Amino acid sequence: MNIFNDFAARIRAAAARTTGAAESELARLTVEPPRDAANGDLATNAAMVLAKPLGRNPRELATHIAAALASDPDIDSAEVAGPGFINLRLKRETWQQALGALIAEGDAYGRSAIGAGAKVNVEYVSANPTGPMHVGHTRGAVFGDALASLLDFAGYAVSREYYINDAGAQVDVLARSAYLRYREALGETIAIPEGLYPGDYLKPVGAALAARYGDRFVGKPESDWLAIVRQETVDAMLALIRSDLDLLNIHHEVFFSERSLQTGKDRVAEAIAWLASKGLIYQGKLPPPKGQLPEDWEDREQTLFRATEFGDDVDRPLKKSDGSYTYFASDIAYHYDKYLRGFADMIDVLGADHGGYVKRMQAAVKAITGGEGQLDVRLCQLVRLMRNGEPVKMSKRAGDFVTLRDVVEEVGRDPIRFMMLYRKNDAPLDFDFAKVTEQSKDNPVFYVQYAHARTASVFRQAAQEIPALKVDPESLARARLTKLDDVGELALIRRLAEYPRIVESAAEAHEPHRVAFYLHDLASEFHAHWNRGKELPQLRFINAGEPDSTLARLALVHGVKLVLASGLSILGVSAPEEMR
RNA sequence: GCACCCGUAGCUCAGCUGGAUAGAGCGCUGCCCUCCGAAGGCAGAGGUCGUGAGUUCGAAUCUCGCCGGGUGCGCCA
Repeated sequence: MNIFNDFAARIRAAAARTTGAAESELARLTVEPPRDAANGDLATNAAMVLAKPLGRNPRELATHIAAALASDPDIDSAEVAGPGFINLRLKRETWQQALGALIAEGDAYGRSAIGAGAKVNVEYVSANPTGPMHVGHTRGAVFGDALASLLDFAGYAVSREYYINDAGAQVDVLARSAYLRYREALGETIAIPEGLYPGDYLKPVGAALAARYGDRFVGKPESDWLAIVRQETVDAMLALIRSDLDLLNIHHEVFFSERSLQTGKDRVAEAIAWLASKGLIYQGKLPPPKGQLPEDWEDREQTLFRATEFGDDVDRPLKKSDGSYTYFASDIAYHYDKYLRGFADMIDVLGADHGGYVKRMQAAVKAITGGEGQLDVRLCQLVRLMRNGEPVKMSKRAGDFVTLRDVVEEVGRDPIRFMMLYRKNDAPLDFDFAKVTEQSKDNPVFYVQYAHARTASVFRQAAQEIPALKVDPESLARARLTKLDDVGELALIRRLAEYPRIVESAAEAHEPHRVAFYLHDLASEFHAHWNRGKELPQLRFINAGEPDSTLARLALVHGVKLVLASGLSILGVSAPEEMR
């Protein structure tokens, strides 16, 4: 049930009847809540959109469409305003029925079918498996997870994926670091040289290797142990990362190994061969970058992908000078694999420092899917950690970087998840340890959760004051909703009615933050109405002498509770029954 | 030098894919608890939407040029 879509259909029908406009033109009209509530409940630009193709005056068109709409039994009035807007005011009963429909739908309210079951692949986190999750990874992790949930709620068939970068030089470095810890576990005194991973988290890995392999690898050349140690260590790091992600309630369905693209069948070669068959691969020299030239620049011929044919700035190399594949080459094969698995829609969530990577990857996806696939890359800006207004200093060299686990343990899952989503992904974000745990309206996490706790509190109170009143969903669905005639109550219903379109627009735009902001607005509307009951006792939800109106108002509170819980669940934030 | 992202109230940010008189929180001023959770609410002050042009019925939103900030720029991932 989406009241905006519902009336959009009616407006299209009315416009088609009165103007004879074509289907394609009708599709462009929109139905929105007007910015100013004084302008009515719904506003449409139908007449203005249709005026041009029909060669008619928008206000004159609007008059005809409005006249046709006025006969709709659910519409109270249809007025022409401004340059040709049609402002609709719905009958009070129409809104009351909308609340009834919401309650009948229950948890499913707000779900959408716009996804139509289409498969979407969301790749996020994909941190190098060389250590525990850093706090810098959390934003992309939370964003990707919430986006996936949002798309799922909007009717897409979503796969959550983690791409394991286990093929580059950094995992060899990791393996050498773990090898030293292995010798340490066997009794040697070791020092971790510059350039290797010094973290203590490799000690248990070394101990496990020692327990499993004894001294078999001691004094042996690297070729004897590197592959084994590497695999064991990467597996251990991945287990570490998964447990870190679990702290945030993030679970991927697919962990895809970059190395697996090259072991056995060379999938990278296959992808490149496919591109070559389309004439998109050639041997050539790349012009050196303008400005400051890299120290070790050497002009050489290399294998290049014609990225420029798909909108990139330069063609991109697929092989390094030692003949191995570039990261980009592997990534093409990976995205090709996604496509072969049925994902034409792909989303990659990356850190903002990967901005330079976007065009080439989109070019690659266009090329490798023959134009059928599309890739959206969402870049998450940096998070600045603050403590009482002061930036938290982190130095990787000193090993005192803040881990994801540190932050979760200090402030908890909900504040992290909500705050990371209470901002557009491409805007920088300050994360203040003190503020996010504060229990006041300054803190949007608390503010929204508090609203939900308040709805629960109303039901607890009702059970005390009117023990005989049945408030199960079935009874609420039978409430006499015509009792809801206060402006504050109707404003709340209107706000609840917006939820489905917020979900749809947020899903289409790949912007979960819209849900977070909507929840804040809804909470605000609810808190405001709550307080009206303080000055005007007749507006309180519970009036022991009037069971009918009490039940109707509890139905409204139930609707607010449902939507708050639903939105919070998309964001992966809990909806507490009470705050302590 | 080139590419991408950003520029909205004193501060931190929204602005529903082009709609009507641009919003919220913080901060500031003044109010509301014998009463469902004041952990909340109400009211007020505060903006040439970086800037100049263009597109059209209509621009914070789209296009181009400047100004300012960030990120990146073959053989890292």
